[in-house]
Amino acid sequence: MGNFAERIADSELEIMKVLWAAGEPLPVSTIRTAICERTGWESSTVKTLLYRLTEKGAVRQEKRDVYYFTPCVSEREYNEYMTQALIDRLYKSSAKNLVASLLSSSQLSAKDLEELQNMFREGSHE
Amino acid sequence: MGNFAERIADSELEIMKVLWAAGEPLPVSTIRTAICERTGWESSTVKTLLYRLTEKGAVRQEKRDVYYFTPCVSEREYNEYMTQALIDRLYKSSAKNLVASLLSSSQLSAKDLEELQNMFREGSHE
DNA sequence: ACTTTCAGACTACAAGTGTAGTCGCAATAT
DNA sequence: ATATTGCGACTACACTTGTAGTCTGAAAGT
Repeated sequence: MGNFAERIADSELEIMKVLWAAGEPLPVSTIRTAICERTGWESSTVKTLLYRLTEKGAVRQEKRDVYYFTPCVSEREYNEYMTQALIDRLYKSSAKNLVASLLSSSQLSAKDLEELQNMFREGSHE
Repeated sequence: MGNFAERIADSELEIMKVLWAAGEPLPVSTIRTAICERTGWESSTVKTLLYRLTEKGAVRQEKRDVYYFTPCVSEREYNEYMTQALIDRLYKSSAKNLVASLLSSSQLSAKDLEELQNMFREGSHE
């Protein structure tokens, strides 16, 4: 839950996503291959982003034959943090306001709501 | 729904909030007074932010004795836009995923959900 | 009339971001 | 052995953002 979460830039997030998806430490080469499909970035770009993320404490590196990188924040933590930040910024810190807005703009349907309610019930009495 | 919405910076947003709250065109002086309570910014800062917002097309100015500023995006449009952006970025474009995450992290309670459902029913068959 | 104040146009400047490039060295390919 | 490739450390550079400051001219106070 470091405050580094708030400072992960958009392009850096692409790197985090690769690391999160992998679930294990990765070397630059693998990250680059994975990311290049989507972004076409040069390896120097990937290296810069990894360097910055390391500086921010969002990933850590581990020396083997070559550096391997691991996230210091989980995807879940990060998502929750960013979501809360949005809720604070735009919805007066009320998650309920957010959801109300999703409903009224039809980004969320009544059916979604019901399914969520079921999910929640199942999840909570296990 | 211009793409300028995505580029409103945090400090610029403070200005937008004042304009949205006012609901009518405001001159710099008024904006400054309103904003200074919260932020303590110099009037030059306020002017810079207004200038940048104007350049981005997020507000428009109208010459009277002095310039009056009006938002070009409504708060609602902006909020929806930003929320969608977050959903795209972090929740695979699924609002339902977002809400599921709010539930599982207890930022949203079962009671909130029910209230929302009631609100929604009332709202939709009027 | 002279002073203070404010608007508007412009400038400032450090930190953060997006997106690379260079260089030296080691491993690897041929 | 020599050529290519990849890593790691460092540099580059324009754009955005946060937060002001300056200067000129008009309005307003006294």
